[in-house]
Amino acid sequence: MEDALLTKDPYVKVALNVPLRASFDYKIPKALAYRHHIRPGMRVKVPFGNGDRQSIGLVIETSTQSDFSDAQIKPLTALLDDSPIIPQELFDLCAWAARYYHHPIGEVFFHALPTSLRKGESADFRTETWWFVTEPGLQTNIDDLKNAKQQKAFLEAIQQHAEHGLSPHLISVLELTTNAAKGLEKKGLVRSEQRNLKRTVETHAHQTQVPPSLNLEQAAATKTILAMRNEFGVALLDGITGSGKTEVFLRVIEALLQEDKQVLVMVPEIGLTPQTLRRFESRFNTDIVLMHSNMTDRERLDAWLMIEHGDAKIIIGTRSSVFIPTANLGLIIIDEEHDASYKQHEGFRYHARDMAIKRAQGQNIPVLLASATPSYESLANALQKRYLWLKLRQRAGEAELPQMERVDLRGQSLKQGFSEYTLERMRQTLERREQVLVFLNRRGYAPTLMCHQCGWIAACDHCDVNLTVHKRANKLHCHHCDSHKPLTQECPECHSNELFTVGEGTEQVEGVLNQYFKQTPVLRIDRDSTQRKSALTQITQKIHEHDQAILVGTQMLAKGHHFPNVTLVVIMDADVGLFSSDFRGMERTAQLITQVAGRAGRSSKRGHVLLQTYHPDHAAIQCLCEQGYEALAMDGLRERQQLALPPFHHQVVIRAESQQEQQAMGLLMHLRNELSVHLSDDMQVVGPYAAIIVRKAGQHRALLSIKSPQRGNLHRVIASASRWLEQNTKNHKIRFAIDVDPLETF
DNA sequence: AGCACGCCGACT
DNA sequence: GTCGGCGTGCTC
Repeated sequence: MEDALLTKDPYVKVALNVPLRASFDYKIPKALAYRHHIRPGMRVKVPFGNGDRQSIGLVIETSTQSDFSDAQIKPLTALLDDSPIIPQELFDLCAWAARYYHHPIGEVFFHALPTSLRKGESADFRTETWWFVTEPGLQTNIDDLKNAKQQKAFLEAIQQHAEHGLSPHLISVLELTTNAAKGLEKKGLVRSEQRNLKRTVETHAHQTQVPPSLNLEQAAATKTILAMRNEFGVALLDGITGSGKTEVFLRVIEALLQEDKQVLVMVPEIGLTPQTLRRFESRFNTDIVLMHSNMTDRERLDAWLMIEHGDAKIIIGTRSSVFIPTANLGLIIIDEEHDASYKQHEGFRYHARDMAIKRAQGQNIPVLLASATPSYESLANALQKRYLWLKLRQRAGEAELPQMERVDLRGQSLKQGFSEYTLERMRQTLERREQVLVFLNRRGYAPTLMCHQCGWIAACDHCDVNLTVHKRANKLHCHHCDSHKPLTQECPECHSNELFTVGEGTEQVEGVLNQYFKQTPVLRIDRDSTQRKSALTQITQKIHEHDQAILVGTQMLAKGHHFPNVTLVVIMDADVGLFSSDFRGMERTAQLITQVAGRAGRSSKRGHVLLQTYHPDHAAIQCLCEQGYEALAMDGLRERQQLALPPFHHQVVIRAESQQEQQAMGLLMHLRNELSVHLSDDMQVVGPYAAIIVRKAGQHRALLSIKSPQRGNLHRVIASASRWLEQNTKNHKIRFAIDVDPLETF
């Protein structure tokens, strides 16, 4: 009989959703082993910890041995899946990610699952109860059912729907009760059936859009990408705004759909505009599945299953969709690949773009990275010929590139941040019945509230930052920890009532422009003005209704929206990022400015961009205006190489935070000493140093940075660091995080 | 993470 | 006397 055991190994190693860099061993009960073949990627229910607490775990492997004594090992409680819910290639991807990001393996696996599967629910489509009339039911006269009013109504309805039956939806529309159905079922007049529901899918009957013809560059790019489609490879589609990147996507997707392959399209967190979706919808007859944060658990699971079963061909999703299992994936597209929202900023700090590339390598399929402003990382890879570099430098149609002009603010008298020249140019644009876009990456009314008498400044109680004034909400708001207080009229220190604001935010600029341009609608687009669900659609609708309008907004304006009548873009403060303490400051600013500038003049009218600056002769500003983003990026990359910075050196940052002021710093100092024996000469350790905002949400934060030209060495050091940290932070007072390839180093 | 155990203060 | 505060340590 022993041979009949399907799972021969007596032990199983299980990953649990806990922040521990370990797996846990359990015994496989004989009865289970006779019936089921336990394999990696299946879920199990196991006892964990004291008491009778049960947890859901994922099988990593079965094993003949364990480092624990037989007495210590508990038997698993139940097997939850008949087949692995994570296919081999994704299992391998998660295992790799846990090693690469030095993150607990259980948390990585559970991050890859939709919430309902994390909780142990079955990996099946939602079922609905449908009701059908039986042969006797069809023969029955309604009036034979004497007092049963409800049953009469139900039988009458179901007789009329004899062929297709009654769905839950129809039952509620016809105001019938399932109670009546159950009564009739007992009499044998109706029967029920459980039906799988495959919803949340956007189905479209017709292809409505006639594909526009491609220009030479687009056609060449499409051809090149299609030539790569049968093996792993990365292409960087580096196309200026308006060059028609999306059209290239659509052509490539079209070709892959014909081979019955699936395509995963990743977009930044708020990058999924209705415009983009409509464009996909109107182009393809196939099912498009969206994965976004506003879905319920059930909707997510259904979408996940549709994708895993291969029913959904096009998947559009944010960061976490890189973990969705697929039946027949043929390509991954990463739109706006430079966008920082692809990196998770807490917990499991993975970069979805890099994960996508690793995944594609494992599945031997191509990846398409697209951006008008590629990240320096991707540009470096393109320069080193690791990625294929496809440039689109022409605007599709007749549109011309906007002209960039610097506005020297030195010695000028400003009106709430605007120079006289800028206002005059705005006036002229509006007179031509065209629209103006004003970009200011600062929400609220003003960044500072100050007392004229004593110099008091409104500061957050939990963070080392000033509070931002929000006049409309009548609040002082902390943009770092989200706390707020009422806006006071009186100084809490000296009780004078001479409080005044310093600096401008979008809310103030909106008000000022309303006064200057009384005839023109001024529309604000930022997180505050678009909080309500349909607000953004309403605002964009208004923009399209009026020919004359001023749009004021933050970086939300840079993401994907198309405003065809905007011909003038005003960058209020081009100097942010020029003197940033973060080495990525310039890259970020250049991307933002270029993206916002790209909003200007996308139709037949030429666009103009005004950059207000106090440093018109600064090399970076000059380069960006005269030669554009790519030239600036090439300078930036040379500088990064000279200074041994990423992407030429690899970096890992270890963060620590504690309630008590010196604890986080102390921990990292101790760690640095411990690591000193492991460090090789080519490694560069900086810190520990205090974070720029030392105290955030009541936590004091310190960092330790380690760089090396060799990934291997760096990983060995980080592995010992993570072991040491786990051993030495067992009291929950200090928390630590390992950030591999960090985007922020302060 | 989640939970139990344990050692101290302020309650019926 | 004990209820509950959270500091500490453990989970196969």
